[in-house]
Amino acid sequence: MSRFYVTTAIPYVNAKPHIGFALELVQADVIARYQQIKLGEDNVYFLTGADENSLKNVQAAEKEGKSTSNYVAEMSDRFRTLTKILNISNNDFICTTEQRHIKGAVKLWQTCNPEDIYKKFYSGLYCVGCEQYYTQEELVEGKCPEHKTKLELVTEENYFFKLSNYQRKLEELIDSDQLQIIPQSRKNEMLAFIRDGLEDFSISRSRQRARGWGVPVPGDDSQVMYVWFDALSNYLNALDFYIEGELYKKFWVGESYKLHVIGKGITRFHCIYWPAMLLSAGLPLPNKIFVHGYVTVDGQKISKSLGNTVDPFELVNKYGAEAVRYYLLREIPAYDDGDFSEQKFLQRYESDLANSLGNTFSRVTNMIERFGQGKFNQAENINAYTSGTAKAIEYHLRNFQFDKALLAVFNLLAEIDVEIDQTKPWVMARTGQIADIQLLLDKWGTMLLDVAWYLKPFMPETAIKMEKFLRQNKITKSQPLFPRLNN
RNA sequence: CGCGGGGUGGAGAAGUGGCAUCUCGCCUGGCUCAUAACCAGGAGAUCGCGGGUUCAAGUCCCGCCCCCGCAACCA
Repeated sequence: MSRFYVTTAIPYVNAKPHIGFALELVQADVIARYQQIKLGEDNVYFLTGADENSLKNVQAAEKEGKSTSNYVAEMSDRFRTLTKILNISNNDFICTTEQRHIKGAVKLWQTCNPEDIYKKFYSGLYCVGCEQYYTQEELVEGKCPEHKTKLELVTEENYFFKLSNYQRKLEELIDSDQLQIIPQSRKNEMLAFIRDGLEDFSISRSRQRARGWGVPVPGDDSQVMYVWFDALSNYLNALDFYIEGELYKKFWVGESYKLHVIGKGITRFHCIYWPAMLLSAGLPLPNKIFVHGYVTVDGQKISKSLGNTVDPFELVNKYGAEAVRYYLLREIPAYDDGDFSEQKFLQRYESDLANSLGNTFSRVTNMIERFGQGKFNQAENINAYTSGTAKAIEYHLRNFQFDKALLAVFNLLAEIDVEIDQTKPWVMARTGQIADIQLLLDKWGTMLLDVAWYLKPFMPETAIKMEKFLRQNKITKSQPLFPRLNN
């Protein structure tokens, strides 16, 4: 593996970004930064973006009394700003109303095996209020669960994709991990879904039902693409798929490891529909799909009606990007839902960032100033004291267990604290054991440089701050890295 | 009988037959280099419930209760 392509999902922009998408950005960013260090920045491409074509966006714009195009541009910008304030290292941010995307989506449609796309009448129970079809099971007393109105039986001719052609192939790819799905529980879920029998799915809507918003089907202006068909192709389109540009050659068809980071709600689209579309078009598949859970707030699902949404902008303003990144990575488990609460956040901040990391850094730099004349000698062997940590991080990141990787780093800080307590340099100073103290300072200084190095993908600003400080000619006691919050 | 995952001190988790572990919080003591930080010790768990196998069960088997995903054209 010499090149690495990592993507987040592109959220539809019918509302402000919430803490859940911040989680996905931060997780993908750690992977991207880790690979940037390993492979070099030129060999990593990190994409995120926004889905502007969803019908939900049209409905949201209407509610706000704005034109759809103005509305989505404005909302996409907020998502773009979120990547900035969280210090996300993405190379690109794609919006699905851009020409490169539209042309790419059309090209993918045209590249699919023509036998896989066919026209068929679809009829279903349609709610005018929701502008969507419901299945019989979703109804409440035979009525729309949202509007409690009776549904109309609507029939429409759409294009369909012959997913059934790929049932066996998909099962084999997923079962054998050629298309690896992490965690295992999601993989099992997808295999069960496939084995249950795949039905063809519709990949277009009438222009009228789509309100004229979306990517027109090539050669048929009466239809626009089903939003998922065009949305998924963003992963190709950002690489200039429509002209098969350099990036496309380098990061999709070339020898490149391709990873999608997604939330659990869209597993099927990424693990089944998307690979099937690529198979039909004869294009390479992604290697790996990591499915994370959702962020709950105070133990409850995020919901607008409950009013418990957490605004990542406010959080970053108040506590800084580094602390928010740390919380999301450390507190939210890799494979399940995790909880956000202000109380837990403050607790993490105090115990991990202020006490463990910040305080240990302060006490060591202070001792270097006091007992070592502001100097320490870095060990010549890389990872002289921490080789196990590097391996642990590598292992945990391969499985996206960011919490465990961080725990491995923080264990080093505990090691330093214990050794300081055992050796008591301030006592040694009284008995004039200056040379012995220096050896300890050399070790601890080296270990803190290692900690900084390991933290780079997780908390890049903090890592740089620590490094700069430790590489001064004459080290003085540092200002707190993470000051206490109250009093 | 749709498919799958889970229930372990106050919270979150680890633990595939052999002394119940880790992180946070709580209590006590110690230390004074440090951001009231740090170190040591401690309290706190009938391992969802009932039965079974075994010298030995959180772990294996059977039954029950509860929670959470998925269950196809909203994204």
